[in-house]
Amino acid sequence: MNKLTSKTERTKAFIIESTAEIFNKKGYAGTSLSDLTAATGLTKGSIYGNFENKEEVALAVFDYNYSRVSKRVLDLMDKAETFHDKLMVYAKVYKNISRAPLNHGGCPIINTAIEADDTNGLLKDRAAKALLKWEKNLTRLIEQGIEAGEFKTDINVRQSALSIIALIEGGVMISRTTNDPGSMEAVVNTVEMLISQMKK
Amino acid sequence: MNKLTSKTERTKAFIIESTAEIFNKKGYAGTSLSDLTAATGLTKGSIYGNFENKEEVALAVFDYNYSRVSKRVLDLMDKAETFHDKLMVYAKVYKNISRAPLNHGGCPIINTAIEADDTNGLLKDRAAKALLKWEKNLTRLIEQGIEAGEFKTDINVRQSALSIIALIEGGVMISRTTNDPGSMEAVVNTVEMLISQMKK
DNA sequence: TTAATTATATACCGATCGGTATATAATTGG
DNA sequence: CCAATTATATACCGATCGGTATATAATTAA
Repeated sequence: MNKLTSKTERTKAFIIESTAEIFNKKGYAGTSLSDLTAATGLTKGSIYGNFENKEEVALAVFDYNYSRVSKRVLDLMDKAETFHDKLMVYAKVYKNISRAPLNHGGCPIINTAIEADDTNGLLKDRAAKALLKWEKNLTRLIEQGIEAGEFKTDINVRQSALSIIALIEGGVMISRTTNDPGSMEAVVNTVEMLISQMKK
Repeated sequence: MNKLTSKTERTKAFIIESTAEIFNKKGYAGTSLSDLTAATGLTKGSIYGNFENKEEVALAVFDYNYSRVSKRVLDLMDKAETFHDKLMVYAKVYKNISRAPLNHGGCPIINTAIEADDTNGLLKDRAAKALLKWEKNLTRLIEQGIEAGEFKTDINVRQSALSIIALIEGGVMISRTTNDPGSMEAVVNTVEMLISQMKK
């Protein structure tokens, strides 16, 4: 085979991309097979030829949605010079996620976490892994900042990392629910403050 | 009529109390009419004799779930002496919400907010009103603390209030998703720190 | 206690749910 | 270009969805 991607791979990707926003907005239970056929123009037969069932589509869609925000973070982080600026990249990316009308249903991590925590173990696991990876990244950045002499040595690293995540996700939830971008900005100011307090 | 409550009122309350946990765990879309009949032992005819439709049950259930956590906050707040302690009541109550296995699906505000923000205007409004009321209460407590001379005068009140809410709700989400009560405790420590920083 | 009212159960509605067998159409490696 | 393979559409499955008409049972005010 000469092509870089097979038909299956391309169709799978097409289904995932076409339904990514629907799943993120309506959730797993709220998204029906007919939503998927309507969004893709494909039939059920075609979708079930490429995925085992609805759950498998939802899992692939979560991976896709998560990889998108993850990529945006990593791209911006590369350009940041100081560890302070690198830490603030998360806030910048998620500030945009909550700003209407360019968002696509909000943050896939919190959306999936809240729906799945009592209903779907596989989706819950995906959200949990994303949160733990995020925490690990923050932890690493803070520790590197300490080693580089940019931050104080007596920082509670885990507490700082988790609080940054909680502030950002909580801020997204508040600003989206109350339709107020200003509340996200207020919360991000506290993230900025927490990071500033880490500096020597 | 001599009784304090009519049959309708009692049955409505029974339906609400019997299904409160189901709606909070499975969400609006994920909860079916047969879930409601199974939980109550009543038939569809009976449920539809007391409520217009599923949405009306869900709205009443949200009000019930919200009033329960709200009541717990207000009860504990009465006993708190300082404004610092009053502010910390929120953290205490929500810390318990996320601690397995005694929870009933987590915080109804974030659960409803995340599911409804792109799918159901009425439920979204309920969640938004709850968040705004919470913000208002925090704002009032901080301002009273300033007036009483307990807190500094240069506090960004709105930012502090929103950050406390974001930390708590974000912390609930993280700890429930990762099955780690410790992460909630870490985040609550930051809430405590924010409140301590307000003190003179 | 009775008559009017109200609540509940039964049985049913069309629509949609997630999923599948099969026939046809398109892609693929040789 | 052809034969084997793979993907897609059509048509269908039983189950369940949210909701309702109606008959019966329980509650209510007098």
